[in-house]
Amino acid sequence: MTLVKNSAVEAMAEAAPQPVHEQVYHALRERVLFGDLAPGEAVTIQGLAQSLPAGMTPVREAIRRLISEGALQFLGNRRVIVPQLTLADLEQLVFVRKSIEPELTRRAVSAIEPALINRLHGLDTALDHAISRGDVPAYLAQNYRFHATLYACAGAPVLAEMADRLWLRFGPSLRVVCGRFGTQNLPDRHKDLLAALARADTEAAATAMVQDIEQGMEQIAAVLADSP
Amino acid sequence: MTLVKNSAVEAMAEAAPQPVHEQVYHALRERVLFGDLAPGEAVTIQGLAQSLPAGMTPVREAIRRLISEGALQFLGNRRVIVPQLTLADLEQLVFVRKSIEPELTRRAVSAIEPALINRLHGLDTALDHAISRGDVPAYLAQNYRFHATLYACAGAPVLAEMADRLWLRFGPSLRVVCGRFGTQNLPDRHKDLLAALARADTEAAATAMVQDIEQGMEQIAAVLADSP
DNA sequence: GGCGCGAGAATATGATCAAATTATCCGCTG
DNA sequence: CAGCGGATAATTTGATCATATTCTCGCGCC
Repeated sequence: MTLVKNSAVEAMAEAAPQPVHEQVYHALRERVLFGDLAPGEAVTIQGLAQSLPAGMTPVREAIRRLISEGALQFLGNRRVIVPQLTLADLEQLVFVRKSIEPELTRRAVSAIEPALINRLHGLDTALDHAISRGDVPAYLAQNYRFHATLYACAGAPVLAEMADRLWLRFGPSLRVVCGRFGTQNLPDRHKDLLAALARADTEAAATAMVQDIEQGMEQIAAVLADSP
Repeated sequence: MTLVKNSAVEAMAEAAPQPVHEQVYHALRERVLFGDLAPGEAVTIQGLAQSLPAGMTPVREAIRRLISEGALQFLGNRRVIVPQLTLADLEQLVFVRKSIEPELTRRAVSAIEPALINRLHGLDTALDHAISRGDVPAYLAQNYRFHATLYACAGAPVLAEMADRLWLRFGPSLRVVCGRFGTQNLPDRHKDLLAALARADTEAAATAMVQDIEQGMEQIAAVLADSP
């Protein structure tokens, strides 16, 4: 464990800037997004309340919230696990992704700024490095950041939030894909996308996004097809 | 020696099969959907904990869940209100509704059964009665039930759940529309929709749904345009 | 193999602490 | 002397925790 207990510090005037349940939520969220938790893995309140420096109530809230976002699954008998996608789930996720994310891309093109393109370039090269190193967690994190950064600039918070939720759903499965196939032949349509963004070509950008989505989702479908 | 509880058990014969936080969640959810709570109205934990028979923790959980679904809004300074839609929010909601709900309609057509059509007919006549009575809450409830029933038969739980969330967002505003204009000239494309369903005409059903969405959303846009 | 028993985990309560809004008061200024 | 502004007190509400209760599951026993 790399977590350091600093409760003594917290007791001092150094007050928590964010409420505990928010911190727990973000910590858990990242674990789900970047594959620290495997599909099917159980999540217990008391376990987290002891591993993290937090009581049961904040942990409870964070878990509830993630359940309602589809990042965790409530089994009805008081048990909570990381959900295992079915092919039917995945097909619906693909449909919604292809509805929302190209639209976010289009809107981002309209509001594009040079500084944003630079940031995206930086994220993409970091992503390439992660791929060549075979660093799966870094790949997942950079890939997510690339998309999230782009969507945040679309000026459409409702759509961006929905896209975020979709990523929470297939995050754990993406991790499984990488564990199976490695990072070498993962899709990276970001080059096409960046080129289209640079010349403000709305439809080319949307098309590149569709292809990025299709490639990523097909990898997951392939894994799901033979290990249900 | 654990056989103590006897008469008390009988008194609780219809004991809660569902946990309290679930009951609170559903109660609040309906209040939001059907306009018992107005946009901008404040929601307090302790207030609900006393008005409902529940403690603070279950109420807290339910509120957190509704916040994450967009049915309530967290103001950052620990205060929770029923959100007031902006025109920008509404535009994005319309986009997603028009992406998802026609698709749900198409899928429902494929899996349609006579029994379902009968149920939908029943809901629609109940809706007509509510309109002619000017019974706004009943109109809202029946309208929601009509759509929810249709979507539940599409065999696409992920999509149906997303549609449900969208309804939670514009529910309070729909109530305002009815309060302003009454129920008389509200859209009811359900007749076209039912006819298309009866003859399994997929595209006609989807088109009718798009028109139903557009009409309803335009009413909200009209109200939002002059009273923000 | 079915049935009760016990361990462990989730649910729910009330108390306690902290934060924020509201109300009040005092001094200052016109 | 009256009205106003800012600071402080009081109330309301949220956040967290420790604890009690209830439920589920696994294990041994009949």
